[in-house]
Amino acid sequence: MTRWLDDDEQRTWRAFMATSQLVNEELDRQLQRDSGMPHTYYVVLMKLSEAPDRMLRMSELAMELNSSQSRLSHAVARLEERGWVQRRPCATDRRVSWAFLTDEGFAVLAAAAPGHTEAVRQSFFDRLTPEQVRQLAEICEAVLGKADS
Amino acid sequence: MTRWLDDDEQRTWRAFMATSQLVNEELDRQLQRDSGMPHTYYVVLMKLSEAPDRMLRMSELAMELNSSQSRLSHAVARLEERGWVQRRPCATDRRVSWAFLTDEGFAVLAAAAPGHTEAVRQSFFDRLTPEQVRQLAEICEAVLGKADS
DNA sequence: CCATCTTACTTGAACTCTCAATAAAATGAA
DNA sequence: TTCATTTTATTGAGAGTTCAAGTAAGATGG
Repeated sequence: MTRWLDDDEQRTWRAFMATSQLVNEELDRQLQRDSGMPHTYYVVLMKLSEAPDRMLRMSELAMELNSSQSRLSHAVARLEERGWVQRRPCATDRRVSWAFLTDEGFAVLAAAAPGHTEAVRQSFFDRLTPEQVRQLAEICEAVLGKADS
Repeated sequence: MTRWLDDDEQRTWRAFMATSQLVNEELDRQLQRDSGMPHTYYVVLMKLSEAPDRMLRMSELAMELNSSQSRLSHAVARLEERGWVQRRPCATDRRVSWAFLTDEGFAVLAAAAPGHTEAVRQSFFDRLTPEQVRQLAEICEAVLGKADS
């Protein structure tokens, strides 16, 4: 006894999927073109830059990024090859790796940020009213299960 | 002179990115697990099932899916291997390929649809009020550039 | 103290997507 | 006609993601 989507839901669902795809693709293209990295890597660098001492355990980082450990592991391996991130062993628990944002990684992030932010504005915020921005936060947080509103 | 995101925008942006990722991953996992296909393939079958005679030119299909021709070409190649879609030459323009949804493909789609719909409800609509559903449609359509509201 | 369970992370293979290159047919201009 | 351009679609290589399996080290408990 499937409860199919009604017309409003259909409309919303298709629009949401299309938007999600469009925005992700635009950002990926912009970052790849202008900074030579996919959006996922940008977010990794971003999270690390905000962390104390610019470092985080792999598992914490994965958690904060809503990423699988596997994906993160592969990603950090490639970021390490580029010298943007460094893995450092943990003194107290030898299973743990710390991911550390290098100066070079920080510089790359700093160089990428303005263009990325501009892209986010152009493809997203410039098309919304402040009221819609507020509504969207509540909507997304509801979907994410933040017991908020 | 970068216009950085303010706090409201930050909050919305992170929530939107997280939601987009979460929902996509949940749907991909559900479809992969229960029907052995990624979400992208499901959408291909869906579009074809809605088309007259269950067939569409590759380029039309790509357009409607907001997909690159390359991506679609690869996808249809694999759907064809499974016997779910068939490519048929066009009589009047020999550059054109029609993608045709086979009976088997239709059956697979029909079998996948209830579980998929249930997943969409659980991970999305069940967490939103009707008012939010309406708001979200407007927001997404604004981002997509549908000169609507 | 040692066997077992759990945690943290990595690895490899299979798969999908992107981008650039290619091919082939239609279009259009000289 | 003929040759350049545009349209339609495919292909292959490189890159990223996923899933399942594997490694190593800390925690548990008899």
